[in-house]
Order: sequence, then C-alpha cells, then structure tokens
Amino acid sequence: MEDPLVKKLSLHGPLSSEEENALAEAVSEQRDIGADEEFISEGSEPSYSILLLEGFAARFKYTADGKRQILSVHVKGDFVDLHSFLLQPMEHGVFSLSPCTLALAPHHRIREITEGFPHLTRLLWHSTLIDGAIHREWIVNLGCRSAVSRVAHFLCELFLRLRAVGETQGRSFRLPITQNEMADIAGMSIVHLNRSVQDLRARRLLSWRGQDVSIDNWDRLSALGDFDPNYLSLPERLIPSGD
Amino acid sequence: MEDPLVKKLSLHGPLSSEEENALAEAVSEQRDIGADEEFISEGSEPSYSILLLEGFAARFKYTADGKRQILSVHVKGDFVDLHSFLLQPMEHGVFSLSPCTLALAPHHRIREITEGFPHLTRLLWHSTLIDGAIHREWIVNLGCRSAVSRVAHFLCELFLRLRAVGETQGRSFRLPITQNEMADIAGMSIVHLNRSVQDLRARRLLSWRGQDVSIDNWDRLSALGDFDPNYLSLPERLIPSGD
DNA sequence: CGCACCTTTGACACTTGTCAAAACACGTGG
DNA sequence: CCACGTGTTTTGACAAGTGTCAAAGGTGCG
Repeated sequence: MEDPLVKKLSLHGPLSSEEENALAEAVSEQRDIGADEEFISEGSEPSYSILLLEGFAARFKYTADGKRQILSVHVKGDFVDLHSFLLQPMEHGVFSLSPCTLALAPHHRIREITEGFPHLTRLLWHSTLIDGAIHREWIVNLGCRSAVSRVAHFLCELFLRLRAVGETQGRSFRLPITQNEMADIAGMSIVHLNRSVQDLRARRLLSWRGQDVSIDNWDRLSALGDFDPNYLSLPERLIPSGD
Repeated sequence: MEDPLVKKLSLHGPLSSEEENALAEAVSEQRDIGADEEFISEGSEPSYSILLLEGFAARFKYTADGKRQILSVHVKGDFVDLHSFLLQPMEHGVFSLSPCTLALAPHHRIREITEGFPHLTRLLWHSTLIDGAIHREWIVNLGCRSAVSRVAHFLCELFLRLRAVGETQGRSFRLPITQNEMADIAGMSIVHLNRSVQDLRARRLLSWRGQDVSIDNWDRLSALGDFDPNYLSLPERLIPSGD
C-alpha cells in the first residue's frame, strides 16, 4: 500500500492483511490545513489522534514568561499525538510548520485495535517509544551540546527521518521552517541561531537557503553534532557512509 | 496490595484480580544493589525490564566529549526501562543513585500480558507515555528556563512524584543525590549548580543539607520553577495548595 | 511597487562555564 | 577517640558562550 503509516510500521516487521485492514479502518476522515495553524491545543481532550500524511508539524509548549519550546518535529507518516489516546488532556499543543494533510484516527478505533490485535498494538506502542527515544536525545542536545552542535544534530536527525519516508533528494531536503522556529527547537535566541547557521555555512558543512537544505559534508556535520543515529531505530541502509 | 507497581497502575483505574495476578507473575526474581552501580548499559539488549522497588535510579547518556546528561530520575514503583521490551538495543544506560531493590520482569512475560490482557497492556503503555510527558517537560526545562528555575522545577517534580508513592514527610523528602548528579540533571556545571542552590536557600524557598530536602515555600518555589504539575497525571489531592 | 515577514549585523550586557584551591563531611583504621 | 583520606561542597577570579536591543538588508507575494 502507499499508506505512509503502514509503510512506517512495517519497517520493523511485516503486517498481516487483517492488520493492514484494521489500520486502514482506524483512519476516518482526512483534512487539509495551511501553514502555522495550531490544530491541537494544550489542555484539549481530543477524541482522535492525528496522523500526518503530508507536510511538517511540531509539538510545542509555552513557559509562563512567553518563551516557546518546540518539543518535536513531525514528518509524513508520523502520529503527532498518538499518546492522546491514553494521556488526557494534552499537555502541549501541535501546530503546522507547512501546509499539511492530516488523517484522523478516532480513539475508539485505536481502542478496538488494542482489544483484538496484540501485534499491531505493540507496533503502535513501539512508535510512541521511538518518540520517547527522540525526546531523550533532545534532552542530551539541550543539556550538553553547544549551539552549533545542537543545530547540526537536529539537521542530521531530520535528514535521516525524511530519508526514511523518501522525502530527500541525495543530500538535500525541503525544510519549511523559519529561523525563528529553528531557534525554538534548539533552545536559543534567534540571533544566536542565525550566527550558528552561518558558522555551519562557513565551515562548508551545510547549505540552507529559504526552504532548501543541503548537507555538504555528512561525516563532518554528524561529527560536529555528535550524532549517533541508533536512537532512531532506522534500518542500517538509510545511514550515509563516507562523503 | 502493597505491590508498588499495582499501587501505581491502579492510580488510573482499578485492576481486576486476574490482572493483579498477571502482574505479580510478570515479576520473576528480585535483586539488591549498592549505590552508583550501572545496572543497565547503553548498547545492551536485556531480556527483562526492571522495576524499582526501593531506592533512586537514573537514566543517562554520555556525549562524545565525555559530558553526562541524566535523562530521568526514577523512584519506588517506576519501571526504569519498560521500553526495552520493544526498543532494542538500549540507547542509554541506567544507574543507581542510592542502594536499590530491583524486580525483574522478563520480556516474554510482558509479551504474554500484551497477548491476553488488553486493559493491562494499555496501563503499561500509559506508564511509558507519562515517561514521555516528563521527557517533554525536561526539554522545556533545558531549552527555556534559567539555571535557578531548572533546579526549582526539578525539585517540585520530584517532590510530587515521591509524594505519590508515600515517600515524603510533610514538605520534606530524602534526596540521595550529589550536586554533581544534580548538575547533570539540570544541564549545567557543578559550580553554577551550587550557586543556584545557594540562591534558592537565600530566598528561603528551600533547605537542602546532605540528603535531606525540605521545601520551605511551595507556592514561591513552584512559581519560580514555572512548575505546572499537569504533565505528571497525578490525582489532584497530591498537589499542595497554599504555603 | 510596496508591504510584511524573514534574515543578518553590530554593540553590549549578562548568564554560565572553567580552573584552582579551600573548607567541610564522613567513614576507616590506628 | 582522634587522625587521616577521600569525596563533596563552597569560594574567587576570570573566560567564554549566549541573549538582548535596535536597526539594516533581503525576499516573496499581492
């Protein structure tokens, strides 16, 4: 199937046709939205989880003094809030970084999966665990690494995750986020982020103009970002070697 | 029952006696260890998950240049690595902050639960989702908050989590961690951490001598730490009001 | 063509890290 | 019971990293 969710879950083992059906039936309606729309709000209690079919989205949270932290960035095939099935109310919001196509998976359908499809349930659970592993890596990123390293690390991560869903061309990909948003990802001011990006350009590790990012030297960029892809649980073949 | 896991999972709804039995049978052997032992290593592929029956433990990860980040702190009743059931190999280590009593839950037993006990499966899944919510809050902590706030926030969190398992006395609790470890939690140097703690003391929000912590003014400490307990999914009655 | 938003620059303040040493606490052996 | 040694906490002085403010350039779209 061309279903991006099926494609993603079966990365870690094949699905039976009953399971594929159950997944297909889990998704009810589909919705298109523009860029920069907050489509899930902190404090809400959604009755469905949202799967990203197209575009980029991000989880976020504001502090009392108005600073925004981006908690995760999501791409095609990601559930942006599968955890809302069991964890209510939402303790963060979700907004679109670009125009997006969303698919809604009502919680009662997911519940039915947990009642009748143990293997599929484990796969869904697994996908939330990878979320957790990525969170942990971000904690290291924010807690231990310098500004330039944080940016490098994030770009390496996103490159691989986009590659896993076929959204890269060679060492390039489309990244529809502003430097303001990137600053909220990397936990720094926009001015300092800008200087960090320029640093990466000056080192000839990266090109980034508008929405087009190109990694000019994977080995040095990933070394600078202290990037070890293990936490993403991706197949070996997706990880660049050499260059 | 006095089983801390049962106690914790049933915070979010009662367990049937079949479910309690299945849980009791999921735990095979029990083990005591000393302080400061790395009992799960990064890269290992454990065949069981570990439940903390007594003591304090922490997940951690080292960067290439030797900095350690603590990813989470665990207390009585926590699974320190339930995710290792589905996520292998470990992308972080786990070590004891104090002497601990551990219970081992072989993965094949957990798998049996997922085959026959959907409700219990959802509860276990739920507990890993709370882990994720805590990770997200730590991301905000490291990304957005000042040094003093980060420390205040962590202490508020731990106080409530300890309270939920009956490990507090009034506004006090035992915290068997060194300032070195606290620095690796809050993502800062030990010197700066020490000055932040002294700042909290000078403001009369906190007493912390040796392993004894006492929160002297909950309202002001939680305000300073920008602490909103929602993400912990704890019952309302555990949250202090006034003072 | 002009407006709105995004990126880039410069100057400066402030937070946090580093290094090195002193003070303190605690457990062990004499 | 005291002396000693090890690890932890605390200090001081200074360096480095990052944030803030304000303004100038760019870019793309209506």
